[in-house]
Formats: sequence, C-alpha cells, structure tokens
Amino acid sequence: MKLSATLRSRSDQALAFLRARILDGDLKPGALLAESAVAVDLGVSRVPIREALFALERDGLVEFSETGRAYVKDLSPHDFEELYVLRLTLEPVAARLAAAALREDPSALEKNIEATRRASSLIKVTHLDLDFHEIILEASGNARLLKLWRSSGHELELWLGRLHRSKQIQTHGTREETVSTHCDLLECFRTQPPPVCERKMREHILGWREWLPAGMPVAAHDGTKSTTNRR
Amino acid sequence: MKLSATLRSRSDQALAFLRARILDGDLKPGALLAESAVAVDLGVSRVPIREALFALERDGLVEFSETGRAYVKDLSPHDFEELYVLRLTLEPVAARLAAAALREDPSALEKNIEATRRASSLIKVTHLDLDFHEIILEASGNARLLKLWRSSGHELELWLGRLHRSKQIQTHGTREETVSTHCDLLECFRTQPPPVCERKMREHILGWREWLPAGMPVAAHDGTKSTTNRR
DNA sequence: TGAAACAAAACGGTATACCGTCTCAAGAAC
DNA sequence: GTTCTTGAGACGGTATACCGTTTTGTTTCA
Repeated sequence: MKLSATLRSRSDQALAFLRARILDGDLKPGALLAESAVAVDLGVSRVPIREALFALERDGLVEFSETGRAYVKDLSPHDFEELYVLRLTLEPVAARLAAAALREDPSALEKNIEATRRASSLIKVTHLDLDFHEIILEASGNARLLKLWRSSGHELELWLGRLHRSKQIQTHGTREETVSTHCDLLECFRTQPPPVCERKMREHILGWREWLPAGMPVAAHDGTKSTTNRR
Repeated sequence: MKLSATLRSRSDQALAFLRARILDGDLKPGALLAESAVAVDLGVSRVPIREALFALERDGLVEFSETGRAYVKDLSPHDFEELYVLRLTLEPVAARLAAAALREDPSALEKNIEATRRASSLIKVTHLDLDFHEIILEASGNARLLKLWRSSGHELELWLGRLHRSKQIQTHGTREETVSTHCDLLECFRTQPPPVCERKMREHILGWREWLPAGMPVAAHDGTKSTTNRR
C-alpha cells in the first residue's frame, strides 16, 4: 500500500485511505481493523493508525468493541432511519437560517445547478447534489449545524454505497429531476421568506425517500409511527 | 496530580480530569494544553493525554491550532447562539419521537420530578433538570440524536459555567419553576399527540432563554434575524 | 462427540525516544 | 527605539518496545 503525499500528516493519510476503502466497500462490514495489521499494510507505525481509527469512529464508519478493537461499521435499516430523521431535522432549519444570505447572493447555488446540467456522469451529478445541500448548510452561518450534517453524511454515504453495490436501489433521481427540484429550491430562496424555505426543504427531503427501495423503513414526518415508503 | 482509579484506561482518567478542570474554570479559555506538561502533571505519558485531547476537541471543550497545539476553547456569544439553535432544533424533534414511548411509560419523568422536589440544593436541581431532558432524548429511540444532544451539552455547560462564575446570570429558574414547567411537559406527554408535544417542547426551550442575561443574542425562532431577549 | 482447559499468538494500552518544526526571546542591525 | 536575525528551548508527529489482556486454535477429558 502507498499513502498519498498530498495530506499533511500520516494520520490524515491513513484516515483518507481507510475512509475510501470502507466507503468503496473494499473493507466489509464487521471486518476487524487491527492497528498492527493496518500499520504494516500502510507502512507506518501504529500511532497514526490509532488516530485515524478514532476519527473514523467519530464519523460513524468504525465502531469499537468493549475491548478496544475497531471494526468496520455494520449499518442496519434502523441506523438509516436515524440518519434520515437527522437530516430531516437539520436541513430545513439550515434552509431557514440560510434564507436571507442565499436571497442576497444565490450565485453559489446557480453555479452548482449549471455544473449539474453540464456534468458528464451520474456519479458527478450525485456529488454536485451533495454539494448543493452543503452550500445551504454553509450559508446557514451555523458551523455546528454544518459539522453535524457532515458527520452524518459519512454514514449516509456508507449506507447508500452499500445499497448501490448490492443493486438494491438507484440512490437518486435522474439529472433532470435533480436539476428541476434544485431550481425549485433556488427559486424559493430567491423569492420566499425563511419559513417557506424551511418547509420547501422539508418537502424536498421527504421527496427524496421515494428513491429508496420498497420496504425501506423511514420515519413518518408526523412522528406518530414508522412506516414504509410506497415504491 | 492524582488520577482517579475508577475509570478503565489512563486516557479516560485524563479525559475526565481535564474535562472537570475546564468546566470548573480551573483552566482558562485560551490556555495552552501542552501534551508534555499535562503528562508530567498527571504522571502518565503523552499518549493517553493525546487521546484525551482529541476527545475533548470532539466535545468542543478544546480546539487545535493549525500547528497541532491544543487550547482551552474560548466561546463567544455567537457560539452560544449556535448551540441554542441546535437544542431548539433537536429537542422538539426528540420530544415528538419520544411521545409514544413516554405516554406508555412516563415513570422515569415522574421519578425525576419527584427527585427535583426533594433535591437539597440548587445545583442538584440543575442536574436533575438536565436529566429530565436527557430522559426524553433517550426515549426518542434515536441514538444519534442523543449523541449530538450530549456533545452540544458539554459546550453549553462550559458556557453556562463561565457565565455563572462571572456572576452575570442565574443560569436557571427556581426549583418551583422547574418542577412546574416539567409537570406541564409530563402532562403533555401523557395526554397529547406527538406533534403537540413537539410544540410544547419548543415553547419550553424558548422560555428558557428568559433566564439568559439581558442582551444575550439568541436566534429568533422565526429564523428571520437574530435578536436579543428582553430581560 | 462435545465441552472444558490450556497454551500460543494476536492485539491494544502505554512508555520512551528521536526528529523536525514552531515559538519566543535575546541580541544585532538600522 | 524599532525591526530583523538567530539560536535555544518547547512542542507535536511518529517509531519502537514492553506488558497485560483477549482471542483463538488445540489438546485433553468426560
């Protein structure tokens, strides 16, 4: 194994490497990440590996046993539901907080949509979709909100990646649908007051669950009971 | 310095020790936490100290400079506003999700209120107040929501502790007010549907800002602009 | 055949050591 | 007096080593 030299410290390099391996599905759920073994693989000592593993635990990609061993996280449908609820909670609030700033300067969103129109592959569309949401979280001016959103993003990416590889779902709509719904949101930010933007974002996220596989448990947004989506 | 032996690892002991020192105000905002110095103080090597510092960063009690030095966090009013928004976002959702479970078994909340009635000091009332909210977060069944709430709690405790020591505020109402509002919430969980519980919890948290010092910036819950409370 | 006991290997927690970088203060140049 | 230079100490990043515990595979006994 060879570590990229673009990142400062070896911990960061190990972190990036392991994160990519886990998200790519190269490291299977439940796999033991023994410090010594990984250290030998990557040609570094155990110290940077330890730190990378702790960081991965923070991101939810790794979990520790009681005896301190690190394993690749095995996410359940319930985990996904928790993550979905989290997004459904955070993003509308972020949209409300970001509304004023985005109304004043919607250029970042416009550029993103333009890039999505020109994107050469579906995977790029997916990344630009994520970026679109991140722009809103950043514009909210609440760094903690953004931090929490990002950390949940790693787990979500892990979950969606696994579903995608097992061919159970398409994890998103087409380019046209993405562009269309994002244009809707942009128009909302441009013309509507914050509380309307909040509602719009909630609807946007609720609409996203239509892309999940049939039978995937998702929380009902009225909070009464869990249900399953219709597809 | 002597570390308590009740915790497993030296990292945990160092973490508990440093966290207590920071929250007590013994370590001032901006103070450098040099690994070697702390290690010597606590009679351990640098390794457990490093891990404790990383954990403290995760909790928001410590921040790292670009060169990797750890400093005790210096919270600004803007930081407090971010934390307040976070709670205002998370807790009502937790209340909605927890409503069904708490309706079925409100005993934990009842016991907490009873203990609050009997509490011998105001500091105990404060802790029981926190516990009351934590019970709701736990009952939400969303472990991630709980985790985020707890992590924001450390920062909030830090902020309130500093205000309290500088005599700028009383950080809470009286025992009677606490018991009274909590009884209100309990009654709501017992008799009202989840969305009503959600609204009730939002009001409860909005009411809490009345206890902040005059001029403390808090986010308006309509999301339009920041404002200041009236006291 | 299956369970219990045991031994060897694996693994994590921690201490120590080395090295490069950063910091900061004392001194030099202007 | 102010700014620039410089060198010693401080500090963090990482490697290596030691030790106790956990894990695992094998053997032994019922």
